[in-house]
Amino acid sequence: MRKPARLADVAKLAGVSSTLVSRIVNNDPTLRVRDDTRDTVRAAIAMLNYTPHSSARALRNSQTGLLGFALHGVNDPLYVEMVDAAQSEAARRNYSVILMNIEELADRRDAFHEIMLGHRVDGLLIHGGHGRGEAELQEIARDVPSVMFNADAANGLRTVRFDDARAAEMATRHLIELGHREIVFLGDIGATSARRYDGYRRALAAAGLPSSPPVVAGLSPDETHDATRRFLDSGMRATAFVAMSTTAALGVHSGIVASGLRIPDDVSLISVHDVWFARHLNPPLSTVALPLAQMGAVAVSLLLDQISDPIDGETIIDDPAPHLVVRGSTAPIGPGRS
Amino acid sequence: MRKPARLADVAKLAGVSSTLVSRIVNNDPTLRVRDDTRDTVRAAIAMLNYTPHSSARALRNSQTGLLGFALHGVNDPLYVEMVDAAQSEAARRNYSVILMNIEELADRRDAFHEIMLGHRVDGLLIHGGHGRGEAELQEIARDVPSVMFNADAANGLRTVRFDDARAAEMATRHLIELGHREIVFLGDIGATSARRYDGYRRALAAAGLPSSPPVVAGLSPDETHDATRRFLDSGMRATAFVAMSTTAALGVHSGIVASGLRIPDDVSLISVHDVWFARHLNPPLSTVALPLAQMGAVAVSLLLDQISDPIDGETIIDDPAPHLVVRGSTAPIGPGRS
DNA sequence: CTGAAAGCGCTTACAG
DNA sequence: CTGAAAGCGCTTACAG
Repeated sequence: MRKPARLADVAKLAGVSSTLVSRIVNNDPTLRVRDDTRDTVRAAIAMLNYTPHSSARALRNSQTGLLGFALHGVNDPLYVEMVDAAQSEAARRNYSVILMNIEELADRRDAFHEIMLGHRVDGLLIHGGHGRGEAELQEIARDVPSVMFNADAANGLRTVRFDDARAAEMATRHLIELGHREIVFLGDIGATSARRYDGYRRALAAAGLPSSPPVVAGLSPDETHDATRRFLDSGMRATAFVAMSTTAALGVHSGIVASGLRIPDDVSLISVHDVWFARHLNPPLSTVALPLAQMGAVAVSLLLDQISDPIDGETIIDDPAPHLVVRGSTAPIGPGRS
Repeated sequence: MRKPARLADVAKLAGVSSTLVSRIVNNDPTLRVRDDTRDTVRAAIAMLNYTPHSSARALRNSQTGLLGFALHGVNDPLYVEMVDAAQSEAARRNYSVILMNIEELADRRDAFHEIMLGHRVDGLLIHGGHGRGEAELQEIARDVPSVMFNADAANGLRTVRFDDARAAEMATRHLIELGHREIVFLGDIGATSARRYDGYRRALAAAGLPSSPPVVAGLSPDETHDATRRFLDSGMRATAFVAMSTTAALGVHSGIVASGLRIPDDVSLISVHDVWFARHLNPPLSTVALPLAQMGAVAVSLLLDQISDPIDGETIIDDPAPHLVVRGSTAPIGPGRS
């Protein structure tokens, strides 16, 4: 690859100033220029295959065109769906997304500040709501253009979340309508889980039923698998589970099976979220679908607004609205357990 | 956030030149400086919370510290595991990873060249081996520092892949040893699938068994689900399937179940790769594990070498070596089907 | 309608 | 052991 052309090369070839080329390249609306001059410049650009040097632009405009997306480990399909949508929306608006690992960053205490002070990105998408290091994250989020996922609304924070309580309430109500009375909620620590647990309680209360304390199990299938087995093996009674996420539900699913119980004959299972693998489980998983992709796209959009014009507040992603997807993992309470 | 300090601010505060500060910040090994001068500068840096402006550096050094990772849709856990590892390895070496969508880029024919000519990234990780647009990708890969996944070795290309034939051979041999004789391979188009199909054939040939043509089904669970149902409903015989990836296997799994057959009683199933969800299926999925994370990390490492010192060639990721993980989806051929 | 020139913040050959 | 100055490639206020 030979040395790429610079603005000055184009200007020289076209016989005009760099100023003019720059304004043409950037479609400066205030520019009045003769059509044939413009054509000459265009031709020179094409001939030299000119592409603006992004670092030079970034330096001059103090804008990188980069957004940082900080996650607790990328390896959850819930996140992936959001990241994917965020990347697409960003690309549409001529931004790129950099992946950052919250854990790695937390290791070096001031890595986040370095990123911002060093003008590495124009803004940050931060995945919150899962308890760990939440305070530090919020502190950072207040300092820089950012959108924070799943955090509770707070001053100086731009947040985005689902109507978590409603989603969990819908899931729980579905089980109640199937005749279940002993329903257990499985979540983790953090604000998201707390909101969903509230929805679970609300549904039970509306039906005049008692709620159990949440099983705090983490979010990974391996963790929820173990928690489910422990719960079941300890002889505690439940005819149905509400899992706080589809990934969590996967472990509950395998945990129930490993305990020798059948889904849905012995135990029903439903999760909040709906991810691509849910329909492929055996039996397929019932869910309350939440628009994860929308969340990623909206967050990018809010972040871009935020960069030009700082503003805080909470956005609830509610379009499309949560809806129940009934598959094979929920059924009327069986005669053996009623 | 107030305006961040610049190099000149530090120099002024410390009462030295920018040159000196720069060389201290960058740990210039040729620098001889009095200890107390160095301490003064260090103190000034700390006091002003100085962090180098990354765009200015990028412009000056013609290096962005950014690596592009171009994928066919990020939404496959196989990729995610690689991306995750790539991100970590890059971070360890002070690089960041930008996500790029091959499909989106292909839309604008010269988007890739724009990225490279525009110095957006220092190098490219390109996910190949799946047939579509392979020729264009290779053309690009030849032009810029890059590492290409899963492509067949070719002149001017730096490639990285698994020993695909061996992995598929191990999977197939496992089925043969269980007594299966009618074994079908499920793959997609592209070089990766072709190599795995070869391994499948090799195992069958070694046992003196005939091989069937591959079922070409795509890679997503929805696609392989449909292909499996079509295959089974058409009355074609098979007592076992080898799926080219774990994600593909998920759809085969649900397709078999949806056809009313039992795993492993009626049909055994094994996949190449081993991903986090495999152990949570019902029954759990047998696999031949391949080191996906290693692949991501090694690719980054090769790419970084590649940037300073262009070189082509093929690297086979073989550490840890592929190994059989027997779970519940494979069993000796049953009496009903023998 | 068009151009000369300053400056974004850094690094580095060169001079002392 | 330390500094003045040029230059990376761009944009934009200013002048004409």
